Amino acid sequence: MSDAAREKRDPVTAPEAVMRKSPLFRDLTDDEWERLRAITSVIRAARGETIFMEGVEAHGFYLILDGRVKIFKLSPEGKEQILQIFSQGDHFAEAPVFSGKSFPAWAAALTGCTLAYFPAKSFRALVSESPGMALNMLGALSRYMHHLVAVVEELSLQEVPARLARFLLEKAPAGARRELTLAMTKGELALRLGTTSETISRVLGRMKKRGIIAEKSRKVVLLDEGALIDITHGARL
Amino acid sequence: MSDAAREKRDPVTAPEAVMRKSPLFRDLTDDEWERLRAITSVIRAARGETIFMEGVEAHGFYLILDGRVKIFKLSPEGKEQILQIFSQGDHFAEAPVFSGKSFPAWAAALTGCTLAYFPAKSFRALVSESPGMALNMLGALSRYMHHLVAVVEELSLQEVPARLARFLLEKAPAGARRELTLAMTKGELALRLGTTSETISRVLGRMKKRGIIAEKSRKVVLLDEGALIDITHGARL
DNA sequence: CGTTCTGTTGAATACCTTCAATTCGCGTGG
DNA sequence: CCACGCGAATTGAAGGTATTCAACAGAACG
Repeated sequence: MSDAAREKRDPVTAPEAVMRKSPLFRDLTDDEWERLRAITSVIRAARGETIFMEGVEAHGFYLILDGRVKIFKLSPEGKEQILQIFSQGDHFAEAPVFSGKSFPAWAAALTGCTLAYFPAKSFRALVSESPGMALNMLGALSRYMHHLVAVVEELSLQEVPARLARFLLEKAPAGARRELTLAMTKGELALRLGTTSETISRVLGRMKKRGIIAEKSRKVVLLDEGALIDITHGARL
Repeated sequence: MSDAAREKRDPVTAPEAVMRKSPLFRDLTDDEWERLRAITSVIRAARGETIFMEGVEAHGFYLILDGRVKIFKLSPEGKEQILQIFSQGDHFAEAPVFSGKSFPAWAAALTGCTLAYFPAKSFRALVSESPGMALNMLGALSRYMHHLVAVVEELSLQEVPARLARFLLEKAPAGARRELTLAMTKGELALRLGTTSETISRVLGRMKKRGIIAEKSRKVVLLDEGALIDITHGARL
């Protein structure tokens, strides 16, 4: 879409540069690298475009060269739960490539995206002959599993204020004055945290009223980190 | 515990037999098999015993030779969310071995257990020289990720009746008369589904009243499969 | 300067949890 | 063989948290 093409018009980093930086493709021999390049294709996705649907056979996986992608589940009623939001350098949909199953969730472009695409069959062949890549891949999948375990924990064990507090603490870079800029709309944040935008509004409102945070148009300053940690641990808000 | 030792006193299948059957160790060469055996140790865990705690450094992973194990998260208030229940032939805690992180959850024995244990370092060395095992491992991790995605979906997108209906449909073997025996207490089932035993009781009660299921001491018969599927899709109960 | 998307706020409601009181099931020991 | 005791399961009542629906305010963008 032209709308997408207009996003962030800085020269897109060369595919190679982004791929080289990925933990997945670190330590490749020249030979392995050549073979990887041979099976790589670069594709574009417009803002809002569906990259793949749940349930369809997995044909390959993706690495983001530019833009942001959301992975999500849909309920029969159309409610959405975002599993994860990926950005430059991240890869997604590796799991179905190796499990042989179909995609377990949806993927859609949050912004215009440039993606490197690796066909499943060729990539499996590559990995089966490259122990280094296999280990890298195992590491990547394992880390993603940690993330999913954390999502389950949040959804089932914590209430919305605790989930939000945890999110803020995780995203705010350490430093004297901890602050962060939300890289998403509050609606998206709500979907990631398994709640609604109204509830996010209300909880943020309560936090502001208590002087725990300050917030102005997606910029959040953590004023009382201790209180946030308490909320994380289940303290009433 | 002597109590555990008394469980199921049929002669424990030889470790080798169980390990051979695992998708993880299929297609190993004789050499690979020998090296695997060399790093394997067999350990016992009593019923209720903690196998590992969340947060401690992962030293290795496990394959169940006999018994059942639960993997779970704990909230600060002590509430428990079961991520998965494993039994004979299943393996667990592979992820931290490859991510280099610590255990992201707890593991405890539901029954007396016999476990094969593989030290992380030796196992990584083995995998790095065995492309077949690397691919098997990737497949196993990928399938586990599918499971976790399903758990997230259930917790965030579905209400308790839908989760329960889905569980029943999944566990009841296909056939003319679909029925199943719960391999766990209703309390455990509740923890797996992210709810309480009281709620499970009430929902099962409503299902019985509507003639959708029959139930008697852990034995459940699915009388109206269509209705169950509807509930899965969000139909009111 | 209007349109559209995003965010805020209020009121009613639904669903689940918690607490408490029983009841049931079953193995154990008298 | 029966009674006891303990964990598991059931049921009721009260309460809390989040959702939903709806109306509106604000910001971003062309």
